[in-house]
Amino acid sequence: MVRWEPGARERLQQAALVLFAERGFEQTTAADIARSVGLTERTFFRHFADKREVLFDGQHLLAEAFRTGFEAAPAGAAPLDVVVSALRSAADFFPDARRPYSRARQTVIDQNPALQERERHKMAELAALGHEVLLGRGIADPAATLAAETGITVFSVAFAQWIRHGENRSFAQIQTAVLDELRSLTGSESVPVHQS
Amino acid sequence: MVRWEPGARERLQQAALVLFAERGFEQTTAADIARSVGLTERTFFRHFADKREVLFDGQHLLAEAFRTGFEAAPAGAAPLDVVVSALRSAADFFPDARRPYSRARQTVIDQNPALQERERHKMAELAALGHEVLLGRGIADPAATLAAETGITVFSVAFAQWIRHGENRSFAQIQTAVLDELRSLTGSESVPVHQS
DNA sequence: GCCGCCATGTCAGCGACAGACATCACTGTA
DNA sequence: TACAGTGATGTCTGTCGCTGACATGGCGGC
Repeated sequence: MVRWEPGARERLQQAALVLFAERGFEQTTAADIARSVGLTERTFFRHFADKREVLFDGQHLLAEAFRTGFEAAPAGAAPLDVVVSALRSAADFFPDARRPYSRARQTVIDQNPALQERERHKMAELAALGHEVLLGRGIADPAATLAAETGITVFSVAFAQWIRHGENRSFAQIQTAVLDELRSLTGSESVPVHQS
Repeated sequence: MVRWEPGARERLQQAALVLFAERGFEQTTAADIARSVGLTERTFFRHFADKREVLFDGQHLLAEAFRTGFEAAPAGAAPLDVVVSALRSAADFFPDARRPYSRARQTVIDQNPALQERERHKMAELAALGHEVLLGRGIADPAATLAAETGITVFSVAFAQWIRHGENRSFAQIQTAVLDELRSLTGSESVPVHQS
């Protein structure tokens, strides 16, 4: 007879998603979540720095996927190509089987501003990672930040589309389409707005 | 003899910035801020939805500047040109005289993750505004989101540079330079990364 | 000159978190 | 086999963010 059931962290994460979906984020206390899996509030906060974080653990795995993709880009590649390489690697992180879970999780996030805030922050961390990598590859700073931020924009737009009901394309396919759209958006010559 | 000194909101904002700068955000309680200007904690929270918000009030003014700029763009303008028009309007919001204040405020924000989170969220709100406007102009959705998000990226990068010590160019000048950088980043033909 | 408004104060309470200390199955070691 | 150490957990206590309910009292309108 073990003293504690194993996988406390994972049980808390699952329970949190279920309870948030049922009653909403604010109507669910950390103590509720902990009790529902036979733990105490204190233990919850030992596993997660704050209540929101229970939905964002595992983000570091995505960051690793990005990093792998960055390293896969050949030395001397153009900024945007380095980013594209990272995006390609990130796409592997979202196989079709993951779609229902991602969708459920996103539904919860979309219903709460505090969770959206945290999500934006996590995306910003990924951008910071990209920024750092690009600087390390000798790309100067305005370009490095722009490329990194643009990369997460593409990622986010693609993710939102991937989640959408009725969408059948793979994450990678969607991301490629979004990227093409971006290129045509900034690449096309356009009539400048008159400046006074 | 008036019952209350006028401008409670503004006094709270000033005091908050000073105290955050002196002791740090977390080491300053809402009650501290309120007491320092002769008010109570309860009054603080009547003026600001949460403790962080005391630094982000006035953001709606920036949003108005953006909206004005959006409306200034001619009908039928390309997505990115609409965004550029908004950026031009936003630049007016940051005259050189504002630089010291913006710098002080940003220093505080940069030292606290919770404040960075809120700042990202505010930027996202501006992007959402742009998105909405572009949709209203008949621009379809992947492009609308990309253009709006790209716009706030340019804005953010320009702002960070404008704040930097030793930087003398105006906000508008920096923004233009960043925008040029962006165009050359996505516009240039580059060797695609091999995909397996 | 009375009346209602509105910004504020007061009070009580919940929930998010954190520090300090206790517990006790498990593990390695003598 | 005994025994000390480890680490995940529980318990207790406290601070702070934030909110609802109600009271107060200048001030402007009528």
